[in-house]
Amino acid sequence: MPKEARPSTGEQAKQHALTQLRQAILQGDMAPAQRLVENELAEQFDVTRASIRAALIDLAAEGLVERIRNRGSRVRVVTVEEAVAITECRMVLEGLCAAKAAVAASDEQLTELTDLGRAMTKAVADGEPVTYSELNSELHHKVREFSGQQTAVALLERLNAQLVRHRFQLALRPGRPQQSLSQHLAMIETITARDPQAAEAAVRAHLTSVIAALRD
Amino acid sequence: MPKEARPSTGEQAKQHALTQLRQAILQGDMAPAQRLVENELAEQFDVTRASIRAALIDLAAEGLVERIRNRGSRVRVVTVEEAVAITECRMVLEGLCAAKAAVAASDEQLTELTDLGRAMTKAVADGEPVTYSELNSELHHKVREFSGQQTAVALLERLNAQLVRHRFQLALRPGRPQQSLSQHLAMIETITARDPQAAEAAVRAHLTSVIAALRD
DNA sequence: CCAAACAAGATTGTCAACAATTTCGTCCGC
DNA sequence: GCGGACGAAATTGTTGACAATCTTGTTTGG
Repeated sequence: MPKEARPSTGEQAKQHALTQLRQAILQGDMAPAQRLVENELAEQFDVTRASIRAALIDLAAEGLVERIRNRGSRVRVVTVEEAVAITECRMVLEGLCAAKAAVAASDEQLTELTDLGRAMTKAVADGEPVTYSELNSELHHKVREFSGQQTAVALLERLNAQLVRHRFQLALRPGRPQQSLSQHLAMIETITARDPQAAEAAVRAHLTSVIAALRD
Repeated sequence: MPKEARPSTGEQAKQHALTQLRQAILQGDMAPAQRLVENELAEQFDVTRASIRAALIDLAAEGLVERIRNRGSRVRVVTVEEAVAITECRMVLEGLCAAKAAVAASDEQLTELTDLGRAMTKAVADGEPVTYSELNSELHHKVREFSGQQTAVALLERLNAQLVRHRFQLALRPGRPQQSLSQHLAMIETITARDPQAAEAAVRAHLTSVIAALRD
């Protein structure tokens, strides 16, 4: 059994580096458009440069970083226009997932959704935007999970990863939670009612509102 | 100026290898589930193993090949279920593109579509399924292009790459062209009428029919 | 005769040094 | 004082060799 405390060297160092780096970017530890120097990252995460390199290539494929030949890597900045385009894709794909979930989810899973709806209502009433934002993510995640649509889920995860900054910014806007709560509850209602078309429409209405908010 | 006749060594050898390999897979030169040995491919394409390796990693990110640790790469086989799931995603994303295209396309571009529709009608009347299949791809491609939705287009290209085998199989089925022609013409009509909702509905109807056909 | 262990071959994963390219500071000529 | 060119430092890209791992064929004991 190899010592796991210091995964500096190769076995799954790449995976380690990739996970660390991805989370660092998603949490905003790296400033937008910041240069990512391979040597620095290698020393920082205590892995070899090759591992960092492989991780950066993977992240570039995910759209989280941008690589320019002989010029290095930067964290990719998503313009508002791109964020809108991405959210439009999210809209149709999550609509598909919701419609599927309305048909495929089990009764226990539908109960989870109604519980989540109550928790979200409470979070808004108590004026806790952070909690609400977390529950929001959980709701979207559960809908995707219940749909059983692996392909769409994979695509959505990639798309969402590129939006963390804009999303975060949006969640803290005053008055926004109240505005989106009713839309979220409508999503839950239509899915638990096992009405695919209504569920898709509800998701679309919600994300159309998100797009409008994104545009300021 | 370096000699371009023998791009064996590294500069853009990776790109060369990647393109070659991708086309080989898409054209079906590689049997499904065939093992892809890095050394063999390196010799076959006359590039270094590192280039082949990088190309395989990229193709894995595209979903065209499957990589298992210490066990090599294989061309990924898409089951019918997966093909259906992928086509469902295509359905909503192409629906989005069609709706966008109905609004964003220029008048010249709409003319291209009507011309394409006439050509498709003629191909069916003349009983040329191969020509029809090519025009079919061209139509879908143009709709995506005219939408201006870069994100959706990128996702769709990835999805379509995984379906070539099933698509090919489907196009040669007797009676299928006649069946899909009217749906394609409906797509063209609704887009040229600049009616986003009808265009999306037409695309969905078409791909719903494709899904049904996929299931045999 | 069969099963399990073993060994040889093949294949992929990793690493460290080297080469190519870009960037930035400096110097020279005008 | 200013523009362009040269050169050094920094950074990425590539190569070849080595190590780890898996597969396959053979042998040995029951």
